[in-house]
Amino acid sequence: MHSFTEENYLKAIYKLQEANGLVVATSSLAQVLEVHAPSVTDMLKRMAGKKLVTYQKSKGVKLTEKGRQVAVGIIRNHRLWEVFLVDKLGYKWDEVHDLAEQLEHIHSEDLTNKLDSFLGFPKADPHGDPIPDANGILPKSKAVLLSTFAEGDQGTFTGVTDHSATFLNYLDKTGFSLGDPIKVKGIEKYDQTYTLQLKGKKEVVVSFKVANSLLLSQ
Amino acid sequence: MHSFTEENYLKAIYKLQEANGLVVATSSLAQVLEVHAPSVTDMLKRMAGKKLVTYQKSKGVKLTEKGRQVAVGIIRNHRLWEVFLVDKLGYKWDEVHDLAEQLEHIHSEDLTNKLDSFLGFPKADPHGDPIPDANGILPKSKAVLLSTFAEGDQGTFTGVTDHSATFLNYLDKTGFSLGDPIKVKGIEKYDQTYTLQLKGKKEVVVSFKVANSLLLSQ
DNA sequence: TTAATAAATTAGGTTCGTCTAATTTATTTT
DNA sequence: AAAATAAATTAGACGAACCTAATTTATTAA
Ligand SMILES: [Mn+2]
Ligand SMILES: [Mn+2]
Ligand SMILES: [Mn+2]
Ligand SMILES: [Mn+2]
Repeated sequence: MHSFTEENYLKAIYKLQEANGLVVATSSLAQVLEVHAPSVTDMLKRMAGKKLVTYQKSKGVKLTEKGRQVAVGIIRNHRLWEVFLVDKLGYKWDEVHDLAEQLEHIHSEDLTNKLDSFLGFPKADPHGDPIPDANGILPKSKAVLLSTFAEGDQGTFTGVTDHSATFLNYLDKTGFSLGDPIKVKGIEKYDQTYTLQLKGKKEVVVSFKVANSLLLSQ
Repeated sequence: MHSFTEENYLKAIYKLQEANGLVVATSSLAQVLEVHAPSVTDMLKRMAGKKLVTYQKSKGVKLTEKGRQVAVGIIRNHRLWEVFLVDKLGYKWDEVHDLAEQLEHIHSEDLTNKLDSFLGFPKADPHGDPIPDANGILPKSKAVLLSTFAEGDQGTFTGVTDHSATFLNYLDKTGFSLGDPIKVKGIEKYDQTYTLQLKGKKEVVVSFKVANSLLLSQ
C-alpha cells in the first residue's frame, strides 16, 4: 500500500494538473505541500520508480494512469468522509476538511463503498465538490463562477472555489446556502461589486473576490 | 501529536500490563508488535525521553500516567469505531478489528465524542469489551470465564478473550451470540468438554479451549 | 556456584521523508 | 547574445523506525 505522504503528493499533483495544466512544477508542489523544493525532487524520483508519476528532470511531473487512480480514490474518500461528518455527526461545513485529511487515508475500498451506501450515494460533498464513483469516474462539473454573470442572470449556488473556513463562515453569516437560487441585481462598474438577490428576496452586496469564489449552475 | 507507532507501542504496553503484571518485557512487546527486540529497546528509549513510559534498562517498561491516558484514548477510539462499523455500516464482528486498527489513530477528541454520541454512548464494543469514557475511565468488568463454571451454573454471554476471526466465526456458526444466556448442562471429567444449553434450548458441546475463551456475567 | 541458556542491549546499517547550502539549468531582461 | 534572475537539482545530514550480528546481562540448570 502507499504511504500517507505518497498519497498527499498524488492528490496535490492531481489537483494542480486539473487547475493549471498538464505538467506540474516542483515549486508548486513544494508550496502546496509545505515542504522545500529538494524534498519534492527527492520524492518525485521515488514515485517515478513506483510508476505513480512520470518525471522529467527540470521539466515537471505528470500522473500515470495508476497514479491518477490512487489520487481519485483519495479524493473519493475525502469527500465521502466530509459528507459523513456533516450529515451524520453534525459538523459544520467549515469544520470538516482537516478531519477528512486524516480519514481519507484509511485503506479499505470496501469501507469506502459501505460508507457511500450508508450515506445514500451522495453526488457531492458539503462544499458542492463532486464525489468520484467507485470506478474513479469524476463527473465534469458545468458550474461556472458568479463573476462571469451579467446583470439579470441567475443560477443555483452549487459550489465554492475557496474552501477556507473564514470564507465559508462569511457565507453562512451573509446568508448563502448551497442549493439556493441567486440572482444578479446589479454590478457596480467602478469596482465590480455585485448586488445579489438570495433566497427569500434577501439582498446582499458582495465584492468581486467573493463573486469570483462562488460556483453557480444552470 | 504522537505517531501511529508510538500509539501502538503504548496500547501494547497497556494491554500487557493489564494482562500480566506491572512491568512489561522487551521480548513480549517485540512479539505482539511483530518487530525484533532491538527495535523495541530503541523505541522505548525514545518514548522514555518523552515521558510516556518509565524504562529501566534490562528490567522492563511501565506506562507513565501520561502514557496511560494516551493508551486508553486509543482503545476508546478503537472500540467506538468497531461499534460504528458493525451498527451503522453492517460489518460482522469478525471483520472490524483491522479497520479499527487504522481508525483508532484519527486524532480528534471532538470527533471521538461526537461519534460516541452518534452511536448512543455504547458501553461495550461488538466483542463485549468495555468502552472507556471521555475521561479515560474504563469500567472494571466482573465477567468470568465459562471454564470456571460448574455443572448447573448459568450466566449471560458478554465477551470473549480470543478475538480472532476464526474463533468468532466458530461462535457464529455454533449459535453463540453476545447477550444470550448460557447454562452448563454437563462437564466431561475426561477432557473437560462442556455441554451447554444456549438460547432456545439448543444444546452444544464445546472443548475446554472454547470454554476458556468465553466470558459470562451475573 | 559455576556453567549453560535465554533475554536484552549495543553497534552498525537501511529506507523514508525531510532539511540547508552549493551548484546547475532554465527563463527573463537588458 | 550576454548577463541577471529564478527554478531545479545535487550533495550531504538528520530523526524515526526498523533490521542483523555481536556482545552483555540475567536467569536457570547442573
Ligand atoms: Mn476538504
Ligand atoms: Mn470538500
Ligand atoms: Mn479490535
Ligand atoms: Mn473489540
